[in-house]
Amino acid sequence: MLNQKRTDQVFAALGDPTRRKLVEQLSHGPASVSALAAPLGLTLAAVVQHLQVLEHSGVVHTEKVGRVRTCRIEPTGLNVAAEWIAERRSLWECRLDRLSNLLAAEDQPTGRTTKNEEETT
Amino acid sequence: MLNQKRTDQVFAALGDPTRRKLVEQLSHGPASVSALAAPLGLTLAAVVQHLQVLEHSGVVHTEKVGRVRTCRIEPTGLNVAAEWIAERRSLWECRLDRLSNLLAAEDQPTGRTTKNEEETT
DNA sequence: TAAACGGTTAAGCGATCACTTGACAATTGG
DNA sequence: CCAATTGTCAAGTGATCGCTTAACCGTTTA
Repeated sequence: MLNQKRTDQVFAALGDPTRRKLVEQLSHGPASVSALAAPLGLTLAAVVQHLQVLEHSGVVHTEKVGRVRTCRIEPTGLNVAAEWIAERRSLWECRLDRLSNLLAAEDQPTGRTTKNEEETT
Repeated sequence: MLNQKRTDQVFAALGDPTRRKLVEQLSHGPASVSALAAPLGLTLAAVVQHLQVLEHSGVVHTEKVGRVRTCRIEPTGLNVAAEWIAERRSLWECRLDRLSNLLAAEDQPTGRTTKNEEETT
């Protein structure tokens, strides 16, 4: 799974509250490094380090022109995280469906037999 | 924001790859602590600690009966994370819409004037 | 050209983290 | 009752993390 590594990186990036604040700022539009640093009361160095993590994870994109680096959200960057969550949801929903089918079949044990399957409710 | 704290907890919980593996296992159905520990090659103690984080964040629910603790996914637990991501997406999409409107209005500067708004593409 | 601006890098520091070990319940089965 | 199972708690360890400081570099402006 090449996608597994990306998921690791994205969730690790979003795991830090400061980095999420940076993403929140960027979701309102592009910004320079110092523009991102100001409202957080952080050093430029600190923001640069966070941006490296965010960019390497694919959540933001960065481009330097002249002496100012402009940062913006990478549209598809958050997809892997959203997909991971969606997959968890669909999996346990699918499981709940199988469970209720089992219970329904148990109420009407006509004809076909459901083999002995037990579930911890 | 009471919701802000939960978001912090959930993303911090999901930030660790081992904890995500635990959630993946639980999305296939409930499991005991030792059943969770086995495939990961971890100590029971380690898993218990992870479970405390996951439960405190609201992602999983835990119940002890007899000497075995049964863990299951808390259906609504992942919502705050999914919502945070969805909000980021809708925000920069909204911004892109405003931007394209601006460009369209610039092509047809008829009638109503869009005040002087500049955007860094 | 000199000074200010915006950013980058490296080193270091304190705090937190994930995990192990080991001692200790509490429950279950022979 | 004894022993195995299942989990919990406390302490400690090594690694990583987030951040700062300080020196430095390329760009812009006066």
